[in-house]
Amino acid sequence: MSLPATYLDGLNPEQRCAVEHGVGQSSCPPLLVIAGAGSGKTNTLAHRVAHLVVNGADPHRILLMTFSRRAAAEMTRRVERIARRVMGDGAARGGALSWAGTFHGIGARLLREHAERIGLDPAFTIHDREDSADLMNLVRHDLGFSRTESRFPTKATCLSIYSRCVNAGQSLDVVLGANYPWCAGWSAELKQLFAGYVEAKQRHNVLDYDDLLLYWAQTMTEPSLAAEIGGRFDHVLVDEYQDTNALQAQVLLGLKPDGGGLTVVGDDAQSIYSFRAATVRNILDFPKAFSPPARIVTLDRNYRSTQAILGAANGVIDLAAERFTKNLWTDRASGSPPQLVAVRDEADQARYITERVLEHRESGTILKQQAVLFRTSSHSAPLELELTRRNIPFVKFGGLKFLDAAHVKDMLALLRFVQNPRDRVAGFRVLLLMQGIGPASAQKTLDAITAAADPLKALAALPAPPRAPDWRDFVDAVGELRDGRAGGWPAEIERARLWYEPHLDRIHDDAATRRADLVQLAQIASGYPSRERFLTELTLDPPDATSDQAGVPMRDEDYLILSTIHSAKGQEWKSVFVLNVVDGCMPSDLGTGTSAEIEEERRLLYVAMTRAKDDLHLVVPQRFFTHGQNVMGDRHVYAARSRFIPDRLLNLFERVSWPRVAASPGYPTRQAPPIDIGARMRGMWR
DNA sequence: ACCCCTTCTTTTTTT
DNA sequence: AAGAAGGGGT
Repeated sequence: MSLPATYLDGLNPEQRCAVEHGVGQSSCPPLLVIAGAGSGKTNTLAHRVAHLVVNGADPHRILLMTFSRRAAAEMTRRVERIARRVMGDGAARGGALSWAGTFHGIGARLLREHAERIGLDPAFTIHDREDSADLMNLVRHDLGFSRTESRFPTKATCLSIYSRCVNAGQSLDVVLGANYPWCAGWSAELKQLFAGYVEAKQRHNVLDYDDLLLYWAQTMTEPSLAAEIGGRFDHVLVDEYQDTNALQAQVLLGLKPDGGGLTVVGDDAQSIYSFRAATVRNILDFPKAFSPPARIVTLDRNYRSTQAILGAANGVIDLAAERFTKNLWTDRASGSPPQLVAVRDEADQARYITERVLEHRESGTILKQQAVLFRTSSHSAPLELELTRRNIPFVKFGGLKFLDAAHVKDMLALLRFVQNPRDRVAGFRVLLLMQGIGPASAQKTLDAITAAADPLKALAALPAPPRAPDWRDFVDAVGELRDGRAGGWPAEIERARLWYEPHLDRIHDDAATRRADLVQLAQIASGYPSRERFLTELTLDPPDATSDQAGVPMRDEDYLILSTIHSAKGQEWKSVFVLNVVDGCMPSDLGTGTSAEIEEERRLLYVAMTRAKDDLHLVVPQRFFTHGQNVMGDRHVYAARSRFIPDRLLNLFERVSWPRVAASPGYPTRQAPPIDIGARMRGMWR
């Protein structure tokens, strides 16, 4: 070893293996790290990167791909801290990682750099899921599929099918058969639709999420480009590899065909993104993709949870149909067993949690160290009500995004239209904001300008549409934004607001509250160096916490965490509450078709449970509301405890009912009757 | 062009 | 409960 590496002393032998693998050797063979929940994975990966840098690797030639932008930022911070501690400030200054981000983010950056060489206009804009669905809808309409006799799949369904084909690298018919059997009859039309969709994207100079991977993967099939791009990096490290899909694996192998310098980290027991075509095969097949096969290091010591919590989580995952990794172990004290709490309904569930959360805060656990996790974003609604009523601040991760609000999208559409006038979805949206302009004149306007070499110049020359009094204002605003008279970035966002606000006032009754969001948008905008970077990065990495309360809590304020289980990946809290541990929610009713889907739901519960350090509550409401139509029209449903916690696991939990009812013989129990006939009778006439 | 109404369908998780 | 599509009136 070239340097005395005391900073590695805190690692256990397996972690140290993972950190030191190949470092200091002339070539670095591929490495797979199987890292169980709470096994110090992030710390190990950060130390590995730092160790590479300390031993002479150029940090600008290290590519680090994580699942979310937040994870990338956290990793970068940690690497820098370790490097600074070892090498001192001076050495660490040039030591910042410059290539850390998500697959999609890195893809966007590389594609923009190489745009001309792969026949792409570098001014391309990126469609988020909703924009993509809108474009899909446009094409669907053009092809006449919105007026078929039996109903054609919705835009969202069409997009999901398309996306799965692309990400899984499977043919349409295979995907339809396996994942969308009810759409199988539309195979020929869908093929036509997707062809039209791809052409439309190219005409409009836009890429969707999938294109960022697809174009990248395609670029890597051209040997000279593959060598050039792969040659930019000495080391490529991928986190959460169990949640990558076939297309991402293809990109990775394109970068480093012989595996040299490749490290992937993941845990097959935490694979929860197969709905996005992620496949656990990636991680399982990784070692034998190379010869000699990749080295495997397994981290199975858990540093996070008490023995009792870990035991229960192991119990749950032990029942999985197939397991690849060993059970986790810990030498933390046993602690009290996780609680399995029976409550009457969702309102009691909310009250129970509120009460416990406050109790914990009284005894010294700040709110930020407590989290409530749920399967579906809407499950937290009753809890949000209760928290608001009792004045407990919270921040919610997952679900509705700031960017989904209509007025925010309007503003972004204007900026995107200026950036890329051929972006039809953006242009359409902006034009429709004006009085007197409907789909017909919007269509005509866009047709007229996209043919021109300089579309925005052509726009100014266009005669105003017949009944559009605000046309001149629009042309002026676009002109000023385009040629910099609006003051460049970020000043121009003020100019955009100036144009938009009168329309906002006219369209929305609650314009005042919406205007506050625009102020916040301007705030966010000021953090980016250019319009292009702002639009790109906001699309790839939307601010993910929303709080529909008055204002997002200040960063230094204390607040409770509410999160979907998916968004909770990689995080930990002192106490964790899991909502609706009930059949129908976990597993979700919707995803219980195939056994693979059920297995994924099981892993989801496992992920939720392993987030807890000291204290875990699984709450089981005995009845809950089902939204929408149920066959009989019943408004609520009597729920059974999740099938993932069968009777034989009950000894791993402490069972409680809440509120505690004094045992009073002779009185009817407060338990709900097994069947509510009255409700059904009423339901018959609704 | 645009608003308002009815009817029918779909319904999760996210880069 | 929300979204998509169509109809009818201004």
